[in-house]
Amino acid sequence: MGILCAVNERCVMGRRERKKLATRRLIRENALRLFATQGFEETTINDITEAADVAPRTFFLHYHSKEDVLLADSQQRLEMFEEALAQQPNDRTPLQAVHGALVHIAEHTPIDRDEMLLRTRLMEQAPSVKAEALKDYAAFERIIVDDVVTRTGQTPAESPFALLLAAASMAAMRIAITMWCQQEDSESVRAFLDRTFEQLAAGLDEPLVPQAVRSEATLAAPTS
Amino acid sequence: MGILCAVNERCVMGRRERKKLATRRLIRENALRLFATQGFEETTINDITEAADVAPRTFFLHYHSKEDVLLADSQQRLEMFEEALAQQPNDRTPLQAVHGALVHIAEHTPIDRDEMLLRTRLMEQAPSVKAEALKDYAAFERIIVDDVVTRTGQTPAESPFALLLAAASMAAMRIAITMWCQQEDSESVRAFLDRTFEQLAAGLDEPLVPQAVRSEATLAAPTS
DNA sequence: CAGATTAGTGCAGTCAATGCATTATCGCAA
DNA sequence: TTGCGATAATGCATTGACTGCACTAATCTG
Repeated sequence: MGILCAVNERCVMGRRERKKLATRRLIRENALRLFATQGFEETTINDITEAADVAPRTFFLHYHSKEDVLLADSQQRLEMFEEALAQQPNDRTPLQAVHGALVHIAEHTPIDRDEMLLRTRLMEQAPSVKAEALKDYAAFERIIVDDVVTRTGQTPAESPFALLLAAASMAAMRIAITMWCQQEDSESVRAFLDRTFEQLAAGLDEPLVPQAVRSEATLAAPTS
Repeated sequence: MGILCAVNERCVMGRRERKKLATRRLIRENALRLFATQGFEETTINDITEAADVAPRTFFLHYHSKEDVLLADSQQRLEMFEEALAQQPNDRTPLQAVHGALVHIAEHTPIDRDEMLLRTRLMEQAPSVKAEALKDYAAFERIIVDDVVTRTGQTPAESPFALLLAAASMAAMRIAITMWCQQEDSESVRAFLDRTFEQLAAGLDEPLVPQAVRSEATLAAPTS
Protein backbone atom coordinates (compact mmCIF):
# COMPACT_ATOMS: atom_id res chain seq x y z
CA MET A 1 0.00 0.00 0.00
CA GLY A 2 2.21 2.66 -1.33
CA ILE A 3 1.73 6.38 -1.49
CA LEU A 4 2.60 6.37 -5.14
CA CYS A 5 -0.54 4.79 -6.36
CA ALA A 6 -3.65 4.70 -4.26
CA VAL A 7 -5.87 1.71 -4.55
CA ASN A 8 -8.30 3.91 -6.42
CA GLU A 9 -8.68 3.04 -10.04
CA ARG A 10 -8.04 6.63 -11.00
CA CYS A 11 -4.33 6.82 -11.20
CA VAL A 12 -1.98 5.52 -13.79
CA MET A 13 -2.56 1.84 -13.89
CA GLY A 14 -1.45 -0.17 -16.84
CA ARG A 15 -3.96 -1.77 -19.10
CA ARG A 16 -3.13 -5.14 -17.61
CA GLU A 17 -4.05 -4.16 -14.08
CA ARG A 18 -7.13 -2.34 -15.30
CA LYS A 19 -8.28 -5.45 -17.10
CA LYS A 20 -7.64 -7.54 -14.06
CA LEU A 21 -9.76 -5.25 -11.90
CA ALA A 22 -12.42 -5.25 -14.59
CA THR A 23 -12.54 -9.03 -14.59
CA ARG A 24 -12.76 -9.02 -10.83
CA ARG A 25 -15.63 -6.60 -10.87
CA LEU A 26 -17.34 -8.53 -13.63
CA ILE A 27 -17.20 -11.69 -11.58
CA ARG A 28 -18.36 -9.92 -8.46
CA GLU A 29 -21.30 -8.18 -10.09
CA ASN A 30 -22.55 -11.33 -11.73
CA ALA A 31 -22.12 -13.28 -8.53
CA LEU A 32 -24.07 -10.79 -6.43
CA ARG A 33 -26.80 -10.61 -9.02
CA LEU A 34 -27.15 -14.37 -9.12
CA PHE A 35 -27.03 -14.63 -5.33
CA ALA A 36 -29.82 -12.09 -5.11
CA THR A 37 -32.03 -13.72 -7.69
CA GLN A 38 -31.55 -17.44 -7.20
CA GLY A 39 -29.93 -17.71 -3.78
CA PHE A 40 -26.41 -18.34 -2.58
CA GLU A 41 -26.24 -22.10 -2.35
CA GLU A 42 -28.27 -22.45 -5.53
CA THR A 43 -25.60 -20.54 -7.41
CA THR A 44 -22.57 -22.55 -8.49
CA ILE A 45 -19.17 -21.23 -9.44
CA ASN A 46 -19.99 -22.38 -12.94
CA ASP A 47 -23.13 -20.25 -13.05
CA ILE A 48 -21.08 -17.24 -12.05
CA THR A 49 -18.21 -17.73 -14.45
CA GLU A 50 -20.56 -18.54 -17.28
CA ALA A 51 -22.53 -15.37 -16.65
CA ALA A 52 -19.29 -13.42 -16.45
CA ASP A 53 -17.96 -15.23 -19.52
CA VAL A 54 -14.71 -16.35 -17.94
CA ALA A 55 -13.25 -19.76 -17.21
CA PRO A 56 -14.25 -21.40 -13.93
CA ARG A 57 -10.62 -21.48 -12.89
CA THR A 58 -10.44 -17.73 -13.22
CA PHE A 59 -12.90 -17.28 -10.38
CA PHE A 60 -10.36 -18.60 -7.90
CA LEU A 61 -7.76 -16.27 -9.28
CA HIS A 62 -9.76 -13.40 -7.78
CA TYR A 63 -11.68 -14.89 -4.86
CA HIS A 64 -10.65 -17.81 -2.78
CA SER A 65 -14.19 -18.94 -2.13
CA LYS A 66 -17.77 -18.17 -3.02
CA GLU A 67 -18.29 -16.52 0.36
CA ASP A 68 -15.26 -14.35 -0.25
CA VAL A 69 -17.10 -12.46 -2.97
CA LEU A 70 -19.47 -11.12 -0.34
CA LEU A 71 -16.82 -10.18 2.20
CA ALA A 72 -13.85 -9.26 0.06
CA ASP A 73 -13.73 -5.66 1.25
CA SER A 74 -13.48 -6.57 4.90
CA GLN A 75 -9.73 -6.98 4.92
CA GLN A 76 -9.40 -3.40 3.85
CA ARG A 77 -11.84 -2.26 6.57
CA LEU A 78 -9.93 -4.27 9.09
CA GLU A 79 -6.71 -2.42 8.45
CA MET A 80 -8.50 0.88 8.48
CA PHE A 81 -10.04 0.00 11.81
CA GLU A 82 -6.74 -1.04 13.33
CA GLU A 83 -5.22 2.26 12.35
CA ALA A 84 -8.17 4.31 13.56
CA LEU A 85 -8.17 2.46 16.85
CA ALA A 86 -4.49 3.08 17.46
CA GLN A 87 -5.01 6.77 16.87
CA GLN A 88 -7.72 7.20 19.47
CA PRO A 89 -6.53 9.51 22.25
CA ASN A 90 -5.34 7.98 25.47
CA ASP A 91 -7.79 9.78 27.70
CA ARG A 92 -10.62 7.69 26.36
CA THR A 93 -11.74 4.49 27.95
CA PRO A 94 -11.17 1.41 25.81
CA LEU A 95 -14.86 1.26 25.01
CA GLN A 96 -14.91 4.87 23.90
CA ALA A 97 -11.84 4.21 21.79
CA VAL A 98 -13.49 1.33 19.96
CA HIS A 99 -16.63 3.37 19.55
CA GLY A 100 -14.65 6.25 18.16
CA ALA A 101 -12.75 4.09 15.71
CA LEU A 102 -15.97 2.55 14.41
CA VAL A 103 -17.60 5.94 14.01
CA HIS A 104 -14.53 7.07 12.12
CA ILE A 105 -14.87 4.21 9.67
CA ALA A 106 -18.60 4.65 9.34
CA GLU A 107 -18.12 8.27 8.41
CA HIS A 108 -15.17 7.77 6.07
CA THR A 109 -16.25 4.83 3.99
CA PRO A 110 -19.45 4.70 2.01
CA ILE A 111 -21.63 1.75 2.85
CA ASP A 112 -23.92 0.40 0.19
CA ARG A 113 -27.15 -0.30 2.02
CA ASP A 114 -28.58 -2.57 -0.66
CA GLU A 115 -25.48 -4.68 -0.71
CA MET A 116 -25.46 -4.80 3.07
CA LEU A 117 -29.07 -5.90 3.03
CA LEU A 118 -28.27 -8.62 0.54
CA ARG A 119 -25.44 -9.71 2.76
CA THR A 120 -27.58 -9.98 5.86
CA ARG A 121 -30.29 -11.72 3.88
CA LEU A 122 -27.81 -14.28 2.59
CA MET A 123 -26.38 -14.68 6.06
CA GLU A 124 -29.75 -15.90 7.27
CA GLN A 125 -30.23 -18.05 4.24
CA ALA A 126 -26.83 -19.70 3.87
CA PRO A 127 -25.00 -20.91 6.97
CA SER A 128 -21.59 -20.75 5.35
CA VAL A 129 -22.05 -17.05 4.66
CA LYS A 130 -22.91 -16.34 8.24
CA ALA A 131 -19.94 -18.42 9.27
CA GLU A 132 -17.60 -16.41 7.11
CA ALA A 133 -19.02 -13.16 8.39
CA LEU A 134 -18.59 -14.26 11.96
CA LYS A 135 -14.98 -15.13 11.28
CA ASP A 136 -14.59 -11.59 10.13
CA TYR A 137 -15.79 -10.25 13.43
CA ALA A 138 -13.33 -12.53 15.16
CA ALA A 139 -10.50 -10.83 13.32
CA PHE A 140 -11.74 -7.46 14.55
CA GLU A 141 -11.97 -8.83 18.06
CA ARG A 142 -8.35 -9.84 18.05
CA ILE A 143 -7.33 -6.32 17.16
CA ILE A 144 -9.49 -4.87 19.88
CA VAL A 145 -8.08 -7.22 22.47
CA ASP A 146 -4.57 -6.18 21.57
CA ASP A 147 -5.52 -2.54 21.81
CA VAL A 148 -7.25 -2.90 25.15
CA VAL A 149 -4.29 -4.78 26.54
CA THR A 150 -1.94 -1.96 25.60
CA ARG A 151 -4.36 0.64 26.95
CA THR A 152 -5.03 -1.02 30.30
CA GLY A 153 -1.95 -3.14 30.78
CA GLN A 154 -4.12 -6.05 31.79
CA THR A 155 -3.67 -9.30 29.92
CA PRO A 156 -6.68 -11.47 29.11
CA ALA A 157 -5.29 -14.14 31.35
CA GLU A 158 -5.73 -11.86 34.34
CA SER A 159 -9.23 -10.67 33.61
CA PRO A 160 -11.82 -11.27 30.95
CA PHE A 161 -12.32 -7.55 30.47
CA ALA A 162 -10.50 -7.18 27.18
CA LEU A 163 -12.12 -10.26 25.69
CA LEU A 164 -15.55 -9.21 26.82
CA LEU A 165 -15.13 -5.69 25.58
CA ALA A 166 -13.97 -6.90 22.19
CA ALA A 167 -16.79 -9.38 21.75
CA ALA A 168 -19.47 -7.02 23.02
CA SER A 169 -18.21 -4.20 20.83
CA MET A 170 -18.41 -6.34 17.75
CA ALA A 171 -21.90 -7.39 18.72
CA ALA A 172 -22.80 -3.73 19.10
CA MET A 173 -21.39 -2.97 15.69
CA ARG A 174 -23.12 -5.89 14.06
CA ILE A 175 -26.45 -4.99 15.63
CA ALA A 176 -26.12 -1.33 14.80
CA ILE A 177 -25.40 -2.09 11.17
CA THR A 178 -28.20 -4.60 10.91
CA MET A 179 -30.74 -2.22 12.43
CA TRP A 180 -29.49 0.56 10.22
CA CYS A 181 -29.79 -1.26 6.94
CA GLN A 182 -33.17 -2.69 7.80
CA GLN A 183 -34.83 0.61 8.60
CA GLU A 184 -36.74 2.67 6.10
CA ASP A 185 -35.61 6.21 6.63
CA SER A 186 -32.07 7.37 6.34
CA GLU A 187 -30.92 7.79 9.89
CA SER A 188 -27.16 7.58 10.06
CA VAL A 189 -25.25 4.48 11.02
CA ARG A 190 -23.61 6.55 13.67
CA ALA A 191 -26.88 7.09 15.51
CA PHE A 192 -27.26 3.35 15.90
CA LEU A 193 -23.65 2.90 16.92
CA ASP A 194 -24.06 5.60 19.56
CA ARG A 195 -27.08 3.88 21.02
CA THR A 196 -25.60 0.43 21.23
CA PHE A 197 -22.35 1.64 22.74
CA GLU A 198 -24.18 3.79 25.24
CA GLN A 199 -26.00 0.70 26.38
CA LEU A 200 -22.75 -1.23 26.69
CA ALA A 201 -21.23 1.51 28.79
CA ALA A 202 -24.24 1.67 31.07
CA GLY A 203 -24.27 -2.06 31.62
CA LEU A 204 -26.76 -4.61 30.43
CA ASP A 205 -28.72 -5.03 33.62
CA GLU A 206 -31.33 -2.44 32.68
CA PRO A 207 -32.33 -1.18 29.26
CA LEU A 208 -31.77 2.50 28.74
CA VAL A 209 -35.05 4.22 28.17
CA PRO A 210 -35.41 4.54 24.42
CA GLN A 211 -36.90 7.98 24.72
CA ALA A 212 -37.80 9.76 21.53
CA VAL A 213 -36.03 7.50 19.16
CA ARG A 214 -35.22 10.25 16.74
CA SER A 215 -33.47 12.74 19.00
CA GLU A 216 -30.03 11.38 19.53
CA ALA A 217 -28.33 14.49 18.31
CA THR A 218 -26.60 15.29 21.54
CA LEU A 219 -25.46 11.93 22.77
CA ALA A 220 -22.02 11.96 24.21
CA ALA A 221 -20.04 10.48 21.42
CA PRO A 222 -16.49 10.88 20.28
CA THR A 223 -15.52 12.68 17.18
CA SER A 224 -13.28 10.98 14.76
CA MET B 1 -36.64 -52.06 33.46
CA GLY B 2 -34.90 -55.42 33.53
CA ILE B 3 -31.42 -56.43 34.43
CA LEU B 4 -30.91 -57.36 30.83
CA CYS B 5 -30.28 -53.76 29.98
CA ALA B 6 -26.63 -53.40 29.23
CA VAL B 7 -25.34 -49.90 29.31
CA ASN B 8 -26.06 -46.73 31.13
CA GLU B 9 -28.61 -45.92 28.48
CA ARG B 10 -32.21 -46.52 29.41
CA CYS B 11 -33.16 -50.16 29.02
CA VAL B 12 -36.24 -49.46 26.94
CA MET B 13 -33.86 -49.47 24.03
CA GLY B 14 -33.74 -52.49 21.76
CA ARG B 15 -30.60 -54.05 20.46
CA ARG B 16 -30.95 -52.16 17.21
CA GLU B 17 -30.90 -48.75 18.82
CA ARG B 18 -28.11 -49.76 21.12
CA LYS B 19 -26.00 -50.85 18.19
CA LYS B 20 -26.76 -47.64 16.42
CA LEU B 21 -25.59 -45.62 19.39
CA ALA B 22 -22.50 -47.79 19.63
CA THR B 23 -21.62 -47.11 16.02
CA ARG B 24 -22.16 -43.42 16.57
CA ARG B 25 -19.86 -43.42 19.56
CA LEU B 26 -17.28 -45.45 17.68
CA ILE B 27 -17.21 -42.93 14.88
CA ARG B 28 -17.08 -40.02 17.30
CA GLU B 29 -14.26 -41.43 19.39
CA ASN B 30 -12.10 -42.24 16.40
CA ALA B 31 -12.81 -38.86 14.87
CA LEU B 32 -11.84 -36.96 18.01
CA ARG B 33 -8.72 -39.03 18.42
CA LEU B 34 -7.65 -38.38 14.85
CA PHE B 35 -8.48 -34.68 15.12
CA ALA B 36 -6.33 -34.47 18.21
CA THR B 37 -3.37 -36.30 16.75
CA GLN B 38 -3.22 -35.20 13.13
CA GLY B 39 -5.43 -32.12 13.01
CA PHE B 40 -8.93 -31.41 11.78
CA GLU B 41 -8.43 -30.53 8.16
CA GLU B 42 -5.78 -33.19 7.81
CA THR B 43 -8.29 -35.83 8.81
CA THR B 44 -10.57 -37.05 6.04
CA ILE B 45 -13.90 -38.77 6.42
CA ASN B 46 -12.18 -41.80 4.99
CA ASP B 47 -9.57 -41.75 7.73
CA ILE B 48 -12.31 -41.70 10.32
CA THR B 49 -14.48 -44.43 8.87
CA GLU B 50 -11.49 -46.60 8.22
CA ALA B 51 -10.35 -46.24 11.81
CA ALA B 52 -13.87 -46.95 13.00
CA ASP B 53 -14.18 -49.82 10.55
CA VAL B 54 -17.40 -48.67 8.95
CA ALA B 55 -18.29 -47.60 5.45
CA PRO B 56 -17.68 -43.96 4.54
CA ARG B 57 -21.36 -43.57 3.77
CA THR B 58 -22.19 -44.57 7.32
CA PHE B 59 -20.51 -41.48 8.68
CA PHE B 60 -23.20 -39.28 7.19
CA LEU B 61 -25.88 -41.46 8.67
CA HIS B 62 -24.80 -40.17 12.09
CA TYR B 63 -23.26 -36.77 11.51
CA HIS B 64 -24.10 -34.40 8.75
CA SER B 65 -20.62 -32.97 8.56
CA LYS B 66 -17.15 -33.34 10.00
CA GLU B 67 -17.69 -30.30 12.20
CA ASP B 68 -20.88 -31.80 13.51
CA VAL B 69 -18.91 -34.47 15.34
CA LEU B 70 -17.45 -31.78 17.56
CA LEU B 71 -20.68 -29.98 18.26
CA ALA B 72 -23.28 -32.72 18.19
CA ASP B 73 -24.30 -32.29 21.82
CA SER B 74 -25.15 -28.64 21.46
CA GLN B 75 -28.71 -29.20 20.32
CA GLN B 76 -29.39 -30.96 23.58
CA ARG B 77 -27.81 -28.15 25.59
CA LEU B 78 -29.83 -25.64 23.63
CA GLU B 79 -33.13 -27.18 24.67
CA MET B 80 -31.97 -27.46 28.25
CA PHE B 81 -31.02 -23.81 28.22
CA GLU B 82 -34.32 -22.70 26.79
CA GLU B 83 -36.14 -24.54 29.54
CA ALA B 84 -33.90 -23.24 32.30
CA LEU B 85 -34.26 -19.73 31.03
CA ALA B 86 -38.03 -19.88 30.97
CA GLN B 87 -38.01 -21.04 34.57
CA GLN B 88 -35.99 -18.16 35.92
CA PRO B 89 -38.08 -16.09 38.36
CA ASN B 90 -39.62 -12.90 37.11
CA ASP B 91 -38.01 -10.65 39.67
CA ARG B 92 -34.66 -11.08 38.01
CA THR B 93 -33.38 -8.77 35.37
CA PRO B 94 -32.97 -10.32 31.93
CA LEU B 95 -29.22 -10.45 32.40
CA GLN B 96 -29.57 -12.19 35.75
CA ALA B 97 -31.99 -14.63 34.19
CA VAL B 98 -29.55 -15.60 31.45
CA HIS B 99 -26.77 -15.83 33.99
CA GLY B 100 -28.91 -18.04 36.20
CA ALA B 101 -29.87 -20.34 33.36
CA LEU B 102 -26.26 -20.77 32.32
CA VAL B 103 -25.17 -21.51 35.87
CA HIS B 104 -27.96 -24.06 36.09
CA ILE B 105 -26.68 -25.86 33.02
CA ALA B 106 -23.06 -25.63 34.13
CA GLU B 107 -23.98 -27.28 37.41
CA HIS B 108 -26.26 -29.95 35.99
CA THR B 109 -24.29 -31.23 33.04
CA PRO B 110 -20.79 -32.59 33.29
CA ILE B 111 -18.35 -30.86 30.99
CA ASP B 112 -15.34 -32.78 29.75
CA ARG B 113 -12.52 -30.33 30.04
CA ASP B 114 -10.18 -32.23 27.75
CA GLU B 115 -12.77 -32.40 25.04
CA MET B 116 -13.54 -28.73 25.49
CA LEU B 117 -9.85 -27.96 25.22
CA LEU B 118 -9.60 -29.96 22.04
CA ARG B 119 -12.60 -28.09 20.72
CA THR B 120 -11.13 -24.67 21.40
CA ARG B 121 -7.78 -25.79 19.99
CA LEU B 122 -9.43 -26.97 16.79
CA MET B 123 -11.45 -23.78 16.62
CA GLU B 124 -8.22 -21.83 16.38
CA GLN B 125 -6.73 -24.27 13.94
CA ALA B 126 -9.63 -24.86 11.57
CA PRO B 127 -11.78 -21.93 10.50
CA SER B 128 -14.76 -24.09 9.63
CA VAL B 129 -14.88 -25.41 13.18
CA LYS B 130 -14.93 -21.93 14.64
CA ALA B 131 -17.61 -21.00 12.16
CA GLU B 132 -19.77 -23.90 13.19
CA ALA B 133 -19.30 -23.10 16.85
CA LEU B 134 -20.26 -19.49 16.30
CA LYS B 135 -23.41 -20.57 14.51
CA ASP B 136 -24.24 -22.46 17.65
CA TYR B 137 -24.03 -19.34 19.73
CA ALA B 138 -26.36 -17.66 17.27
CA ALA B 139 -28.99 -20.25 18.05
CA PHE B 140 -28.65 -19.48 21.75
CA GLU B 141 -28.91 -15.80 21.00
CA ARG B 142 -32.22 -16.23 19.30
CA ILE B 143 -33.63 -17.92 22.37
CA ILE B 144 -32.34 -15.20 24.64
CA VAL B 145 -33.82 -12.50 22.46
CA ASP B 146 -37.21 -14.15 22.64
CA ASP B 147 -36.95 -14.43 26.39
CA VAL B 148 -35.90 -10.83 26.89
CA VAL B 149 -38.72 -9.64 24.69
CA THR B 150 -41.27 -11.45 26.81
CA ARG B 151 -39.64 -10.21 30.01
CA THR B 152 -39.37 -6.57 29.06
CA GLY B 153 -42.07 -6.22 26.45
CA GLN B 154 -39.68 -4.33 24.22
CA THR B 155 -39.21 -5.62 20.71
CA PRO B 156 -35.77 -5.51 19.09
CA ALA B 157 -37.14 -3.09 16.54
CA GLU B 158 -37.67 -0.53 19.28
CA SER B 159 -34.35 -0.87 21.01
CA PRO B 160 -31.21 -2.90 20.56
CA PHE B 161 -31.27 -3.97 24.19
CA ALA B 162 -32.44 -7.55 23.69
CA LEU B 163 -30.07 -8.16 20.80
CA LEU B 164 -27.15 -6.65 22.67
CA LEU B 165 -27.90 -8.58 25.81
CA ALA B 166 -28.14 -11.83 23.91
CA ALA B 167 -24.93 -11.34 22.00
CA ALA B 168 -22.98 -10.09 25.00
CA SER B 169 -24.22 -12.95 27.16
CA MET B 170 -23.04 -15.50 24.67
CA ALA B 171 -19.70 -13.79 24.50
CA ALA B 172 -19.54 -13.93 28.28
CA MET B 173 -20.35 -17.63 28.23
CA ARG B 174 -17.85 -18.39 25.52
CA ILE B 175 -15.12 -16.44 27.29
CA ALA B 176 -15.88 -17.97 30.67
CA ILE B 177 -15.73 -21.47 29.26
CA THR B 178 -12.54 -20.78 27.36
CA MET B 179 -10.81 -19.32 30.40
CA TRP B 180 -12.05 -22.17 32.55
CA CYS B 181 -10.78 -24.95 30.36
CA GLN B 182 -7.44 -23.28 29.82
CA GLN B 183 -6.60 -22.77 33.46
CA GLU B 184 -4.56 -25.19 35.52
CA ASP B 185 -6.39 -25.51 38.80
CA SER B 186 -9.94 -26.66 39.12
CA GLU B 187 -11.84 -23.51 39.81
CA SER B 188 -15.46 -24.01 38.83
CA VAL B 189 -16.96 -22.84 35.58
CA ARG B 190 -19.43 -20.90 37.65
CA ALA B 191 -16.75 -18.67 39.10
CA PHE B 192 -15.81 -17.56 35.62
CA LEU B 193 -19.42 -17.09 34.58
CA ASP B 194 -20.02 -14.95 37.65
CA ARG B 195 -17.09 -12.73 36.82
CA THR B 196 -17.97 -12.16 33.19
CA PHE B 197 -21.63 -11.46 33.94
CA GLU B 198 -20.71 -9.13 36.75
CA GLN B 199 -18.66 -7.15 34.29
CA LEU B 200 -21.53 -7.03 31.82
CA ALA B 201 -23.87 -5.75 34.50
CA ALA B 202 -21.43 -3.07 35.59
CA GLY B 203 -20.88 -1.87 32.05
CA LEU B 204 -17.83 -2.14 29.87
CA ASP B 205 -16.48 1.33 30.33
CA GLU B 206 -14.20 0.36 33.20
CA PRO B 207 -12.82 -3.04 34.14
CA LEU B 208 -13.88 -4.29 37.53
CA VAL B 209 -10.90 -4.57 39.79
CA PRO B 210 -9.78 -8.20 39.79
CA GLN B 211 -7.11 -7.59 42.38
CA ALA B 212 -5.49 -4.47 43.67
CA VAL B 213 -3.82 -3.47 40.46
CA ARG B 214 -5.18 0.03 40.76
CA SER B 215 -2.40 2.52 41.23
CA GLU B 216 -3.42 4.99 38.58
CA ALA B 217 -5.16 7.95 40.15
CA THR B 218 -7.61 8.61 37.36
CA LEU B 219 -9.31 5.27 37.39
CA ALA B 220 -11.26 5.85 40.54
CA ALA B 221 -14.97 5.72 39.94
CA PRO B 222 -16.64 3.24 37.69
CA THR B 223 -19.15 5.05 35.57
CA SER B 224 -22.69 3.91 35.41
C1' DC C 1 -42.48 -67.70 10.53
C1' DA C 2 -43.89 -63.44 7.50
C1' DG C 3 -43.69 -58.89 6.75
C1' DA C 4 -42.39 -54.21 7.98
C1' DT C 5 -38.45 -51.24 9.58
C1' DT C 6 -34.24 -49.45 9.34
C1' DA C 7 -29.00 -49.44 10.09
C1' DG C 8 -25.33 -50.12 7.22
C1' DT C 9 -23.46 -50.28 2.62
C1' DG C 10 -22.02 -49.51 -2.38
C1' DC C 11 -22.13 -46.63 -6.25
C1' DA C 12 -22.52 -42.84 -9.09
C1' DG C 13 -22.56 -38.13 -9.27
C1' DT C 14 -22.29 -32.86 -7.96
C1' DC C 15 -19.72 -29.22 -6.41
C1' DA C 16 -16.01 -26.53 -4.16
C1' DA C 17 -11.31 -26.01 -4.17
C1' DT C 18 -6.28 -26.82 -5.37
C1' DG C 19 -1.97 -27.87 -8.09
C1' DC C 20 0.29 -27.79 -12.30
C1' DA C 21 1.15 -26.87 -16.96
C1' DT C 22 0.03 -23.99 -20.90
C1' DT C 23 -1.53 -20.05 -23.62
C1' DA C 24 -2.55 -15.20 -24.33
C1' DT C 25 -1.66 -10.67 -23.31
C1' DC C 26 0.85 -6.97 -21.77
C1' DG C 27 4.99 -4.01 -20.20
C1' DC C 28 9.43 -2.86 -21.25
C1' DA C 29 13.97 -2.43 -23.06
C1' DA C 30 17.39 -3.11 -26.79
C1' DT D 1 9.79 -2.97 -34.22
C1' DT D 2 11.09 -6.94 -32.12
C1' DG D 3 11.92 -9.96 -28.57
C1' DC D 4 11.89 -11.21 -23.66
C1' DG D 5 10.05 -11.54 -18.97
C1' DA D 6 5.94 -11.17 -16.19
C1' DT D 7 1.49 -12.47 -15.24
C1' DA D 8 -3.63 -12.89 -16.26
C1' DA D 9 -6.39 -16.32 -17.97
C1' DT D 10 -7.17 -20.88 -19.02
C1' DG D 11 -7.37 -26.14 -19.31
C1' DC D 12 -6.91 -30.40 -17.10
C1' DA D 13 -6.67 -33.59 -13.51
C1' DT D 14 -7.48 -34.56 -8.80
C1' DT D 15 -8.94 -34.47 -4.03
C1' DG D 16 -12.45 -34.39 -0.69
C1' DA D 17 -17.04 -33.21 1.28
C1' DC D 18 -21.50 -34.37 0.66
C1' DT D 19 -26.03 -36.33 -1.57
C1' DG D 20 -29.47 -39.45 -3.80
C1' DC D 21 -30.68 -43.97 -4.77
C1' DA D 22 -30.85 -48.68 -4.62
C1' DC D 23 -29.72 -52.72 -2.11
C1' DT D 24 -28.56 -56.00 1.83
C1' DA D 25 -29.00 -57.60 6.23
C1' DA D 26 -30.11 -57.24 10.86
C1' DT D 27 -33.78 -56.37 14.01
C1' DC D 28 -38.50 -55.71 15.50
C1' DT D 29 -43.49 -56.90 15.54
C1' DG D 30 -47.53 -59.57 15.13
